[in-house]
Amino acid sequence: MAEAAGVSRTTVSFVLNDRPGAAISETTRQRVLQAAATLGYVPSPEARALKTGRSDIVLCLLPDWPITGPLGVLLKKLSAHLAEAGLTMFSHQRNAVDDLTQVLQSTTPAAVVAMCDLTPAEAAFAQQRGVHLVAWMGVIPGYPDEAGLRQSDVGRLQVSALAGLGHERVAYVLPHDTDLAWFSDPRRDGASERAAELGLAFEHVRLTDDVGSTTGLVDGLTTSGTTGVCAYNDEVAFSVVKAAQRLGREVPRDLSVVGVDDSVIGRLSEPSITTVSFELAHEAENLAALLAVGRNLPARSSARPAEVIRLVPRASTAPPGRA
Amino acid sequence: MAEAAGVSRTTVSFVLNDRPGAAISETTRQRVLQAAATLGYVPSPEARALKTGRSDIVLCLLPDWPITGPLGVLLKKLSAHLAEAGLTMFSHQRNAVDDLTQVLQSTTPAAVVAMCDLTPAEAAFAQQRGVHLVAWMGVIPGYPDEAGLRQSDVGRLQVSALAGLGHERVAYVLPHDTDLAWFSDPRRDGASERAAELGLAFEHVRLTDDVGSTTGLVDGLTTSGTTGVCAYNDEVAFSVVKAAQRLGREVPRDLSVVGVDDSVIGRLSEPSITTVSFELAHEAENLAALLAVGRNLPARSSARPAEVIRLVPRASTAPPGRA
DNA sequence: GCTCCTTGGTAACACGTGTTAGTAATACGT
DNA sequence: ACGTATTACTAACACGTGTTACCAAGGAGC
Repeated sequence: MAEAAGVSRTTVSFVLNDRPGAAISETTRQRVLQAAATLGYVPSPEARALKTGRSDIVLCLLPDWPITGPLGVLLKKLSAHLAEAGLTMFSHQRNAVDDLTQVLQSTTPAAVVAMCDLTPAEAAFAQQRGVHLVAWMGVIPGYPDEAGLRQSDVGRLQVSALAGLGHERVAYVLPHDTDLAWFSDPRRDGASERAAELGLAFEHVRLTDDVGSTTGLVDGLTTSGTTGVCAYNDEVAFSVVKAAQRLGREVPRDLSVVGVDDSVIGRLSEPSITTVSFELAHEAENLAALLAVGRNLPARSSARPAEVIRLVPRASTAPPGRA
Repeated sequence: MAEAAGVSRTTVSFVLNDRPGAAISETTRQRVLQAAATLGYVPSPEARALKTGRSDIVLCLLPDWPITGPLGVLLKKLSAHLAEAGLTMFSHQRNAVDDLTQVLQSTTPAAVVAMCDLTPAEAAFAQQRGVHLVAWMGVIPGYPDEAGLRQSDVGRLQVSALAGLGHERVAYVLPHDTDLAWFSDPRRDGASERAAELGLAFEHVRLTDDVGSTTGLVDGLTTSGTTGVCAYNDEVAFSVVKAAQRLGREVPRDLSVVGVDDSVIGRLSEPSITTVSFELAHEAENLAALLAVGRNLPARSSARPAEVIRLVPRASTAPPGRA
């Protein structure tokens, strides 16, 4: 394109990249910019990536499940922050067919943020390709977890909330959908740990495909003396509440329920459902800064928020047996 | 890498790409594959893309909102299908900062499927770069809509369902979240059109941020004689049902409600909520075939399903006034 | 006038691949 | 024995960019 502007290709490169040490007269500079504008010229991303060794892409590796709730919002914000730094964010949902090794044969991103666990082979492959790896909610062998948030902490907070009200027998209710196992299992394990620390009785059950069977499951829990239930999310919490009500039990008098996500369904439920809310607004900034190292991005927000998860007390929890 | 296998680079390229017209002895072929395996060699995606003019990426351009429900499932399936064809699917949520023009400066994908509307400038830019554009649920100036699904059809189906039961005054209830406008407006407009065709009275209201105000909105609807409500989705439908019940109205006797998405909340609601379900399983195949033209993908599924949306009758709808 | 330094710019290499054209060796037909 | 066809392979170019090394012109210092 430069040739059409009466100047060498090198000069164009210098102008467009604002090369620090280069000496370009203002007139030439303007001529180049003018020509680029009229021709609609943009550099080839592949050639640039080939030469520099990495592209402008930040790959967001997600677990194999539909994105919704607070995490969806985080992705949106992260994408916007990265765009300001000149980086383009792509998402890629984890998939049975192609792992990170396969994906990296389609592009060489500037960075990969792992929101799901990576195998040592995947990590090694990315490292060999010179790809910047960031573990955020996902575990990468040999890398520190950059997330202020562990799924197990969610479970721990739920149990702590119930324990604070005096409950001594608690249970965790998992969703039917096994796609969610990657999220639900750590939450349950965190809850289990916390219950053990506090000396509470703990058990867990998983919902089945059949909606009607939830009633039986909840009946089993209450008859065994459980007074507090941690649900995987507000949707599961809602179905537990419904089942308890079908059984003639009253929430929270006979059974306290804690959900996760602070979603509309929990707010509209009767009684409204105590839940765990995510405060991910600052995390998006932090992550962006972490990914765009060496880019012109506003400095990483000074302090990490002490807690990225927060309990939202509502009507579905109370001391056991209307103490 | 080839040099380490005692063979020329060209031969490596021929072997790894299974070049049709090439003559390679079996021993050499094995030697190359062996060397590639031991060295862990994979071709540079950028160099390949630079040479061939396009990469293995299928970019999925999404509207600016969190993905959930049936569309999330579709994306997952599409990604798997494309992976089988050797293509890697990335998603990119529409963003205020970077439009398609910006994105295409980070990579040159094999194809872009537009699930949101594109400006003429964006379409022209993609065309100039030789990117295969497919309009699926999104409008691209000058391109045919490949989706068997229009959002307006959802609204039309909802109104038709209510009309079939004898309702003569219907209303559309939109969600508060304006991020969803891209989806909700076409649904409302389709409903409006259908109502006009059938000679029904039609109006629409939008929920506000304040959950409590929903009661007032629903009260207004019923006092004005509305007997049937089409909700943007099951969540909105649920909140309408709750509001009606708070007002002492009975569903479906005093008010029929139709949602969208066939989600858990609608199934668990009392009464359960009549909804519109999406059958997108075949669409994923069709889309994949459309995107992977010239690739070794199983042929496009023979027949298009007649209907990709389907009404699921449940307890929240009945003839008006318990006819 | 000669050398040295700064300003403004360019020629040429390298990135790693796909592809075309070409070469050496062997087989085949007569 | 000679021309032709086939097999097996390779040299060399091109893709579009970033970057290093180099060159020309003009002024400053002596």
